[in-house]
Amino acid sequence: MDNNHLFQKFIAFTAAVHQITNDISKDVNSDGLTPLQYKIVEYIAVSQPVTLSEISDCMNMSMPNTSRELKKLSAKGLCTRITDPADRRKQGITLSAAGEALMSEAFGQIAVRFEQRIAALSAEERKETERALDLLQQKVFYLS
Amino acid sequence: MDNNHLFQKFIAFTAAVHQITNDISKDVNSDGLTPLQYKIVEYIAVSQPVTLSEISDCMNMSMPNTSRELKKLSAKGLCTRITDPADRRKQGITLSAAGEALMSEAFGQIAVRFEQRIAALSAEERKETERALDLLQQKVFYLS
DNA sequence: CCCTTTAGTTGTCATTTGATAACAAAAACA
DNA sequence: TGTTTTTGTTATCAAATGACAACTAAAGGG
Repeated sequence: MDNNHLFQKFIAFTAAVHQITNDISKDVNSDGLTPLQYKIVEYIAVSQPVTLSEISDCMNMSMPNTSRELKKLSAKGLCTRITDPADRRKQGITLSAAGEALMSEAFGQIAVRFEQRIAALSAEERKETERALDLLQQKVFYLS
Repeated sequence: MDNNHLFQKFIAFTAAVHQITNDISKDVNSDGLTPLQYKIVEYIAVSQPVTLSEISDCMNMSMPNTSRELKKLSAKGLCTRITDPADRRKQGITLSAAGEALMSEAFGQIAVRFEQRIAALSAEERKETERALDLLQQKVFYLS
């Protein structure tokens, strides 16, 4: 019972996560990437290799628009497309060296702010935090 | 040591949260609200009453643009502005009855999908989940 | 009282993003 | 083989969003 209670917490929690991550990754994208383009690069970084359709699905954008944005990212030299030899309609998209460099630069900045945020936590608290992250990712925020 | 390990988990976790919440609240906004407008209404719902400056800060948008969007929301009858008698430059912004109705409709839909997602969890697991949400919100995703 | 700061408004323009139609090529299938 | 489905592309138009300048009004501070 009282699932509603849990739901309230879920809402408050996700709102907080969005707010904090927005704040923490604000201004990280110094380069000439639009917000959408940055999100795509981030997605590729985490899930590579991906296909255009996967990006389209996961990011909720139409194939034409996905294709357009990816073309721009390729033009900027941030990602590489390799035609799948098994199915030549598909392209495996990965980050190029420049793309990886960009993301590790970005992650570096984010890491610093993350460290500041958890600076006060004891070793024990960090372990608890890690367990909590694992648990939630497994039970609630699993990718279906 | 191994804070880097924790950071990796943080990145993976926030990516998952974004993906899942995007997915779960996709198509929820049936009305004539743009994505940005929906986010603003959601923010007001959670934090009301708020001022224009607060929205501007938290959502990372300029005052002129915030003002413009809020004017549209007011025109749609979704929110109310009350001039603060103590400082007549400020406005306390809250949701109108229509705004509340819209949000509770939206939250209702989200709740259904959330329930589906956690349907398999036992009572014990739900308690653990709740504790994990509390812990993370307190230690990591606190609003500074 | 003047000066500065804070809070918000209005208008305008450029860029980004979303939506749709029409297309091509490879694969799957009957 | 011919047809359909999947995967992606190109082009075009409309709408949403971002950026900036110029402005008003209230508050605060000397």
